[in-house]
Amino acid sequence: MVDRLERLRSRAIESGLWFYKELPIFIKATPSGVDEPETSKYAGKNLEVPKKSGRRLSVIQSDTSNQVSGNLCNSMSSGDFLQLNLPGVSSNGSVLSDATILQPRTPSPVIRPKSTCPYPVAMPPQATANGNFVLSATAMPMSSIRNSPSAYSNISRPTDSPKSSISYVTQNSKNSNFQSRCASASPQGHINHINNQNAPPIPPRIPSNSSLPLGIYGNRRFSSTSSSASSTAINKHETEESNYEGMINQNMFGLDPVIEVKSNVSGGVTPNMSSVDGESKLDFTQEFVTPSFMSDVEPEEEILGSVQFSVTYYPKEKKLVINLISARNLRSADSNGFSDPYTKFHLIPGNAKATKLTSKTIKKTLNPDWNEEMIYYGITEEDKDKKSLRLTVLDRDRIGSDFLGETRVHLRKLPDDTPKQFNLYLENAMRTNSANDLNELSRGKILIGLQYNITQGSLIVEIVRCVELISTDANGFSDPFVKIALIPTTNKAHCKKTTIKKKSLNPEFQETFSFVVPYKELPVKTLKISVYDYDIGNKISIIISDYQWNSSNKMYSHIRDNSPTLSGVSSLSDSTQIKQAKKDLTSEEELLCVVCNSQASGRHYGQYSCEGCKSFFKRSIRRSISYTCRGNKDCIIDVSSRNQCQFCRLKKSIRMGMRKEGIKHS
Amino acid sequence: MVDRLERLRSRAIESGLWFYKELPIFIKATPSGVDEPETSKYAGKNLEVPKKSGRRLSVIQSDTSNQVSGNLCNSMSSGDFLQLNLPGVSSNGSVLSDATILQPRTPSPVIRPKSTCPYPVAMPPQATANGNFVLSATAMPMSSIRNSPSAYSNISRPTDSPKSSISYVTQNSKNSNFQSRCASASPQGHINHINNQNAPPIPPRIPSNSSLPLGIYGNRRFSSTSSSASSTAINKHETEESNYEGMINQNMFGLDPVIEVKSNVSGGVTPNMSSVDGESKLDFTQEFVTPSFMSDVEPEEEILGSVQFSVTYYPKEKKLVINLISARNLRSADSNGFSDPYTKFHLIPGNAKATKLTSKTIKKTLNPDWNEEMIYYGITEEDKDKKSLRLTVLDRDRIGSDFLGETRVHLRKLPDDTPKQFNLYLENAMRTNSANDLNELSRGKILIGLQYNITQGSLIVEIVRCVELISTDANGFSDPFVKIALIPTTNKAHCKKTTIKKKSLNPEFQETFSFVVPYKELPVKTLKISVYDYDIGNKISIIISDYQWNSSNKMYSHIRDNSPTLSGVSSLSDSTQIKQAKKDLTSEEELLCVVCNSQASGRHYGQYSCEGCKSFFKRSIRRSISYTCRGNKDCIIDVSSRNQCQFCRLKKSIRMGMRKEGIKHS
DNA sequence: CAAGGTCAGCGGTCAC
DNA sequence: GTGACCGCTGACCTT
Ligand SMILES: [Zn+2]
Ligand SMILES: [Zn+2]
Ligand SMILES: [Zn+2]
Ligand SMILES: [Zn+2]
Repeated sequence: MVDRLERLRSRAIESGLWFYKELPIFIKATPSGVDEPETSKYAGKNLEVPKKSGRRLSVIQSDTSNQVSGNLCNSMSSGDFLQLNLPGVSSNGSVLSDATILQPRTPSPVIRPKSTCPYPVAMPPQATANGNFVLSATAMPMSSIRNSPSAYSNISRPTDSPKSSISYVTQNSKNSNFQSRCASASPQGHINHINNQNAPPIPPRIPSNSSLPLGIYGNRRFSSTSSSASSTAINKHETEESNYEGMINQNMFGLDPVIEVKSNVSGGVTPNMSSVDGESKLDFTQEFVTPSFMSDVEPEEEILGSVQFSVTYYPKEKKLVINLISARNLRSADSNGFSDPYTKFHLIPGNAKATKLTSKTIKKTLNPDWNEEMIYYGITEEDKDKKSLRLTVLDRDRIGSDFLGETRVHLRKLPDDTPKQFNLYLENAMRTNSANDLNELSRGKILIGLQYNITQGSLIVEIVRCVELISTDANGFSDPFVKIALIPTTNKAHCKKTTIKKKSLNPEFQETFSFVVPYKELPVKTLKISVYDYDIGNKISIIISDYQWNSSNKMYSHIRDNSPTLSGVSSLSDSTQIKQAKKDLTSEEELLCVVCNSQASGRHYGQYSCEGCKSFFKRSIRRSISYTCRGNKDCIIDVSSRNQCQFCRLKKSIRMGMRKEGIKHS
Repeated sequence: MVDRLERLRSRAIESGLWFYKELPIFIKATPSGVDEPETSKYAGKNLEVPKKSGRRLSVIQSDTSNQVSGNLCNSMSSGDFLQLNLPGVSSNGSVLSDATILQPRTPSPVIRPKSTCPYPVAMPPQATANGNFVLSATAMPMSSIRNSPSAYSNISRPTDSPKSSISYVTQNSKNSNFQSRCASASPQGHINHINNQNAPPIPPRIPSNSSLPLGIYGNRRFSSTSSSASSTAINKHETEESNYEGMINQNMFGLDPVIEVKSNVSGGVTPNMSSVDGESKLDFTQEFVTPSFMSDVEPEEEILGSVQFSVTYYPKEKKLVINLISARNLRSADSNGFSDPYTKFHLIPGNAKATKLTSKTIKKTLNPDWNEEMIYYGITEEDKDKKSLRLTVLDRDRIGSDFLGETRVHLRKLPDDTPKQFNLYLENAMRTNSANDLNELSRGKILIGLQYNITQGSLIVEIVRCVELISTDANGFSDPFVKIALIPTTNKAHCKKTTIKKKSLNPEFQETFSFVVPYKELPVKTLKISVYDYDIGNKISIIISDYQWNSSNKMYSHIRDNSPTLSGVSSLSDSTQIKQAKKDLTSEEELLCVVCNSQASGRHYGQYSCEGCKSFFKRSIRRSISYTCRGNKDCIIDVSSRNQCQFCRLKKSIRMGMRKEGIKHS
């Protein structure tokens, strides 16, 4: 049994789930019967895996210090954005107001709402009468201070972003103005959001066990019950496993992707293909059940239907042939009661975008027949061993695509040269409404810690490690280091770098940096964390775009294209890029455009600004153009959204101090 | 004997000689004895190959209609520029003034000067008082009009060009101002060159049998005797073989490259290595002779010396080891009476440049000892069967290199794993003074026909076929088509394309195009013939650079880099290179959409494309539409069919390298 | 350095 | 849905 668990565990890790090295991993089966443990603790190797059918296995992980990291990785699909609940970081009896959270990207469950939540949940800082902030009732013991909370954050490629992140925030917070509120907050108004009508006001002081409104964290599953649970769980070490639980996708690992499926889902079709995989029957029999948490929190949860397909792996030709046959009982996404379904395949983990295969779209049906063959070439045995095939059924829409369901298949389960039939229920997996999968662009993850010491007036940034960095070298490695800058940079001490970790895609830095910055300046500061490839061999490339933490009240993954992803083979392109990268690196003082936060080219019309904002300002003033805002005149202006609203861009330019008088010729 | 001839013939074709399919091939032995046929006609299979020693075999080919194609391919080495004598094309009783010839690239003989030349030689048009042109005395019969003269022309890579072609023209015409004259000719001054001091003036009207000065064709071997012969030969059909003769290089084919060499050349050394190849002794014994035509027309012909080396082929290691030992009695190239010799090796046919190996340079000697080992790796049995090793001895010069001599060895003659010694006389092979071998860059050959119909005012261009195209696909094939443009292009009808021949490196087009263009505009027009790879699979590259026929009086292969040869994988580096390539192109305004081959409006999303394909790509990506193909997913996408299949259009767009990342806003 | 200008290449529009 | 057309953007350059 231990062997089996070890296998499950390593398979989970291989599958792309990220676990804290330090934390134990638990296996949980749901729903639990009365006569069997609901959760098995892997760490203690005392797991008794329930063999009963109709169950779903999960992998959960918790730490032993009541810190936030416990459930960071639950429910994650490989390549998906990490859903993390990073509370405000407290220190010295004060709370850091703005170290809030990276919004969970999807509404999929992280914590079962009815279970107790062992983790302290962040609370916005509370201003006292004298303007200082005091620790909330969920204050951590001093012992936890050194153990600074860390947040793994997925790092996404550039060029993809703000719009996506806007929609995702909107979706999760159920608050369409969330993002714009943040942006419109005045530099000093970092508490503004608290009084926003959509975010319940935070009481000035929160008692230990009080119910905490968490809407501002954007995930309504952080209900009051879970937050109250957090206080009960506090200081529990090596707690009962049932307190740390989560779900992973059915097919993520551990279970054979093909199992005998019994139709006990109302409205579901009975798939008429039976598994050809004997092994799965041996160990587990499983039924597709409506998870309890879904019915609890998602009353609108509905049947997603099933999909039928076969997969054949030809090791000699390094070919993976997919025969997409049909789907049945799909959800209707269109108003006419039908969907226009199509299917996308990806190989994960890895560059999912590069491995996308898309089927035809069958119009107006809930039972599409594709009968389409799709082939991946160059799939090595190693790929087969490590990768999974993700199948996503989507509804073709005028605007984008609607998610209809997904499922996954481990390639290692495939026999060689023999087609394997699948008939799987679709699952309600991680999705955003955006047609672009942000996760497809992941360039790696970074684990950081943040702390503000208000008595010292310094921001503590801990760079713990990166994982799954993409490689920019031909040899498959990078020489990464991390640059941390508190921008706009007022002095050189606000830009720091870690050491260079040679030839590693998972560098362990464990370096802590301190930025002396007055508390009152925090709202106008942004912490920019970038990962670079030093790469003595050939070139310097920025392998991860900037991850910006804007202290004015949000932490978000900001997307900028600093990363040209070159194969570095030759000549001209390299030197230009080196120039580009050098610019970023040598100018220690991060001069950013006051309007859009991109690299400033110098001072223009009185303010540091980029070429674009310079030209835009010039044109606008010269031609005395009047713009109109289609929104609320509070559009976010950053490097990727600056062209979306001229009105707000010009407004921000003027507000930031660009001078019309600087323009000479009319 | 017929078998042997068949073998010779196929070997000649394999060796890279190009023959007209339609024409018979003759084998000729020189010098001829009195009691034996000088030339054997292969077509009639009545050949009697002379077995006498001291002879040199040639392959010649003639047509049966007194057209020019007869000796187009004689004397050609594989990969060398075709030496062709394409006379002006006459039609309807008029002569096309400018459809002259591709200059022979080398001074090596095409036609023995003392033999009769059966081919009509082009004459510049003669303006009559009313400004019209009349047919010269060498007018062809109407019957030959339809049989439009064709010219095989070697197609060279870009980047190599005008300079090379200048020097070659200069060399052949012995007229250093030739090229510049052409270039400086005013748009209307297409006859200007006639009055140039270096080009003998053309009489206003040429009587039937008059001696015709041919200096303007750049080959002094077109002496008056041969031109007068041309008129005598006219209307001869199925003429005596002796009228169609030429030479090919001694080692090119047919003869074993290593033969017993007797020193009967004055001043030559006596090589003291004897052949180990018994086969050659069996069939032919051969002496190195000074060809009679050389002493006739090249009184300065001199001894080139000999070279000693050994070659070993190791089939298991796919290795070809050359031991370059020495050379003796080299020509002195420097003013001090010595040379600074070095040796280059190439494997031909094929990308000669890629297979270049260069020895050390030994200074100030005519008898260098190299004793140098040079190794080719990755030489397959197939290579061995088809390729030859070319050895070129050169003199290192400050400016470039002087040709000292060359010789060739058939790899198929090599025993396995056993060194074979060679001691060969150097030959005065095809060379230009240019250090750059144009033939090293050959990307294939094209056979075209040109005709100007002065009554219709239209230029007839016939694209017959291409041969030996390089492949740009990984699978070793291209999908070639030919674009013919009369530039500067004044209307769309002046840019035409052939159909696409799928998966062929030797496409037969047999397509005729007519360009309506006033006669008086010809001098300012250039006919640009380019071969493209359509390549559904991956990308379009221009696999052959432009072959330009400037009507102002010359036909030359112009070299331009239209072929970025990018793997289109990624991003920035590509764009820089494209930019680079584009620089070369902009002057020609011949930018085609990579997707549909229509006129591109510029670069969009990374590739040159038309507005339609640009918009289509944008729409498709933005809305992440997936299309379906009703066909085989290999629909041809061109300007007229691009709207037939969205699937294939989008697929091609992506494969051509249009970048999704180029689309900024969702 | 900081003004200016340029134009390839982007987004958007709207007859068709 | 298509694509010719036009205005805006901003990297790059000169002044
Ligand atoms: Zn800006
Ligand atoms: Zn706005
Ligand atoms: Zn196009
Ligand atoms: Zn198609």
